[in-house]
Amino acid sequence: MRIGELARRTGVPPRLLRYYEEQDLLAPAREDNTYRSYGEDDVAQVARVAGLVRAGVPTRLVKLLLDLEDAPAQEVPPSCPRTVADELLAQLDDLDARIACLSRSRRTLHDYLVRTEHAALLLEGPGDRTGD
DNA sequence: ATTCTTACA
DNA sequence: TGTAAGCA
Repeated sequence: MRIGELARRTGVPPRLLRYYEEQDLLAPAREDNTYRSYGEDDVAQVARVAGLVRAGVPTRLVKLLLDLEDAPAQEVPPSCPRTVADELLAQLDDLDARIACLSRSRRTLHDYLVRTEHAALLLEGPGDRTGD
């Protein structure tokens, strides 16, 4: 599919889709006419990227995350410079802080809803399961 | 009509 | 990110 269809199916505008590509978050093939050609896999890929970005994860980290997840067969040499490790450690702490903050908010809302007459709604699946 | 690249705000 | 120009 071309960029227009992917944009329609993911809700991510073409402009941003090209930006993701620029950040090496996407690597669509090209048609003879130079138009970008995306595969079905990219729909999920974009959903993941958009989900992470929406969650406030820096695109820099998003790329690392995607690389790691897309290459599980890399059980060879997990190695990196100390400086990189330090930065990753900082990002780990940052994620923990976000999770704690979001978890608290999630629980507040959840507990509130349970007390209302709409508690039954919580038993059903929450809205969109697009990927995040 | 759609997409592409480059570039400015 | 949005928008615009000039192509294919």
